[in-house]
Amino acid sequence: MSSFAGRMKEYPTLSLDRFDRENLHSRAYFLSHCHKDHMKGLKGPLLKRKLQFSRTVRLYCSYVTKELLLSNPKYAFWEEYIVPLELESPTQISLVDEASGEKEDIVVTLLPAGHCPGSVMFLFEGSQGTVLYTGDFRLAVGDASRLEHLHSGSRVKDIQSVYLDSTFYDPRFHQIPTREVCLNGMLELIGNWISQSSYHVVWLNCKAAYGYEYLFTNLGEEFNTQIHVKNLAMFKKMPEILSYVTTDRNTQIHACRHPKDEEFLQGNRRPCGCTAVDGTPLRNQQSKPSTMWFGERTRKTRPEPVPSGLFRFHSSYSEVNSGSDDDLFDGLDLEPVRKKMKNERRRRNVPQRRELQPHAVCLSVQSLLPEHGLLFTRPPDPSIGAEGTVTSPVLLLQRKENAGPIVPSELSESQASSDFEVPCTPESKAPQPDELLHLYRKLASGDEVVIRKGSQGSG
DNA sequence: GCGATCAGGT
DNA sequence: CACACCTGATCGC
Repeated sequence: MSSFAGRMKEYPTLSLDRFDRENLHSRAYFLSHCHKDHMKGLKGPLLKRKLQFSRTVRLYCSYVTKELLLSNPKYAFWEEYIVPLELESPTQISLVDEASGEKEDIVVTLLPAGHCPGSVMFLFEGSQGTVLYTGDFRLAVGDASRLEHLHSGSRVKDIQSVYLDSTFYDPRFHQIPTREVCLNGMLELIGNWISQSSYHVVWLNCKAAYGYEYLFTNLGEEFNTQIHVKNLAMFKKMPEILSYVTTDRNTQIHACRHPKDEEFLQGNRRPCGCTAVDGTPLRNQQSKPSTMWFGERTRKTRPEPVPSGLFRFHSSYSEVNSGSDDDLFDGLDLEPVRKKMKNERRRRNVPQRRELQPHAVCLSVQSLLPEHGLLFTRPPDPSIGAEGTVTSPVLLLQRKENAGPIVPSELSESQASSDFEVPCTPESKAPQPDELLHLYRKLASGDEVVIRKGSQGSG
């Protein structure tokens, strides 16, 4: 677990996705997407005051993110300080120290991140080199190779550092079904239910504010219906989403929230509380797309105890069960496990709760070859020592099936680019730092290393 | 009274 | 375990 405090070592006068503490002094702000854990400090009175006295400090984000942000009155004061930028359109920004007048120019390019509406990655190019901040991202294999701005001619730009979303920097997440697989599973499960009668209702119990729109539009299209949501304000300028959502509660698919939603559902009512017009009890089914991009457990793939006493959740389609999930853990007493995990965390002094902040690790990159999925890193950089950072040389790579044995001393970029694929493409997310070090050591010692796609082991 | 933090929840 | 939140109690100002 690592976190990102908001600034990059190459360009410490700008802040990304963090707006508190030291970030209050920054010359420019960048918001990758509109999730609360990336907005810490964004509505702070201190920052608001600073803006009122500044003529140069601005917040840069995508047009969609601007819309979503300003749809919340708490952030309305940002209106005059936001500069929305088009995707894949390099823009020069002047970073000005308003006290001294000192100025530094930088070029920023927004790249689509595929995480939620408006989400972007930021590519910065300036005097301290080229760096990429990914924010949260969800790209399919090969997407990166199609991002023109990561390339220069036929080559990949020399990227100094990648500030990589480390949410899935954990081997537990090496199996993540594709977005398409998740969607098809949802379509099938929901279609089977709501086609039974008009009293069959599905509740999409969504947790995040944004990120499910892809699901809504596809469900709406497939079943020729609209999805009930709490309000539409944030989508008012997004007709392609707006046409698939509604505040009319008389629909079979709901993604609304209500303080008593769970209670209503038990009572055969819709999560928003309304009943069938003729009083017939509704047949409710609940789906928790906890984040549909990594799937989750179902009845069939319920958690299995593993020797460590912890649980593994197999990736799969969204959990769907009738009304309640009380029976989800049939036959398994989870309480001792929870206690054990809690004690373990306390013993190791791990916070009980994750702090509200973006997760990112800084990877120093020698060259990034997305067309082959190869990421080389630089030798250790003593200036990087924060928790969770990779402090030793690391190779993130995966051999192609027909490639010959690895001879680390002879490992050239050209050989590598033809022989390897990266195991930590965004689709499968990244392996753990420990694992990378292990892999590197094996390579450095001359051992042959074979990693199978989708696997985290080596040997 | 207000925000930040913490403890609980989904 | 995780995601991305939410509610409510408590603390500091």
